[in-house]
Amino acid sequence: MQFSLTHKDKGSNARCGLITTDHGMVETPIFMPVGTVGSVKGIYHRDLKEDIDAQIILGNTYHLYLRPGLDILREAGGLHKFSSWDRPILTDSGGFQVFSLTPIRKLTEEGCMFQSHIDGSRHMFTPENNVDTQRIIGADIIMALDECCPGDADYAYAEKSLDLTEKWLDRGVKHFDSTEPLYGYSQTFFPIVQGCVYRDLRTRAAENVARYDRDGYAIGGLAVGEPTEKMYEMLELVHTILPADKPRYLMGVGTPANILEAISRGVDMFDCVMPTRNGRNGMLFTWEGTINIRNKKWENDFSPIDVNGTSFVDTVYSKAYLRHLNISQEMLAAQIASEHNVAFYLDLVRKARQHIIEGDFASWKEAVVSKLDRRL
RNA sequence: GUGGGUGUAGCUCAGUUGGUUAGAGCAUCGGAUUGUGGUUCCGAGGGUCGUGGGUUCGAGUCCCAUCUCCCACC
Repeated sequence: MQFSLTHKDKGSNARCGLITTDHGMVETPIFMPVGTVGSVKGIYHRDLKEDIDAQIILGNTYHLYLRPGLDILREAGGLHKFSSWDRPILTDSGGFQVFSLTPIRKLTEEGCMFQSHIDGSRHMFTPENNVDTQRIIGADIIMALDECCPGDADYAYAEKSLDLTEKWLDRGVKHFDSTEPLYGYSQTFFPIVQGCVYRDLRTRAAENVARYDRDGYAIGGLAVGEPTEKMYEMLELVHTILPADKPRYLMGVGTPANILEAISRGVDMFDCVMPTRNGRNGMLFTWEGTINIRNKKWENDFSPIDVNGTSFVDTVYSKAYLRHLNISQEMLAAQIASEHNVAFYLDLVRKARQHIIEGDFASWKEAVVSKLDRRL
């Protein structure tokens, strides 16, 4: 994987770049739709490419390991072939899922033990077998196994957690560098900066990951319960340490406003479940603010979903019809809302790139960001 | 016609030997959701307890009448 910076904004730390992988190029800043089990829920690949123009999507090691399992993925020739997605894929290691959705888990120096949410069976991720698993999935970008420390953790816990993440990182890097890709194209490995909201821990974590000289670096453990201002503060701090010529990936973030604020602080890559999950629950993101399509006021609003939207669904379907579908729990409601929202998120970063290239990103961001959080 | 049962929120129902402001689930209406379990969580509105009498300090609860619907029998 290569990364080249192409443009820098004049009034902020925002920048544009180009990631090159064996599955094609990715323009940054970029939003990566989340495709947990190998699909961006409710959206055809055709639409993802032609209507939305997603340049890279996420897969999830935890979910794919449990279903369909490694044997099937290996036999299929990796997730790209299995799912017929020929653009880049990044896989999350599953550290976050172990933290967020298995009540029974045990972290030890060796790795993390967890129980499947599907059948309760017990499993163990180690830094080594987790790399092997992502090799088998065939991700273009492999993430380190880490512990996602809660945003409200006390210092002692955060420090202990970072100790573990750093030990796991060292083993993960070594294992990655001593193994080969399975399917004939190259893979790369991103470390993750943890350290919760503590400046000295984040500093230590950023300095530590930078020593490994990788193709890119992720920032994790943010937007997990800490105040938003703390998240921005941590980004500013970490960016003074991470190499400026490598992409920076802010994991799991966030709202459209979060994304623009993070871009202005130098983040290049994002992923978030919001456009799809919130879409399934009736929330639409627009340049004028968010819409809860379930609200009664849309009942007889026959105007298009979003006159400023870039997706075909925005003008084909009306708000009243989408509300009806949502209230009726029709799966088409989830599909339309997801398609609109993912298209909006990609339009958001596309416009951000344009304004960085034109050099007026900072003033543009100030003008639009206050509208994004409004509720219509 | 006779006997039995039933009637409480929009729907399905719970309500102790009669005792504060009659509850739940679903539905409705709002809100939340940040490295996805097609979720989950939080809040709100909504009832002259079929109707009319009676007993009682006090009735959704007991008594009488009446109406509704269901079942059985003639």
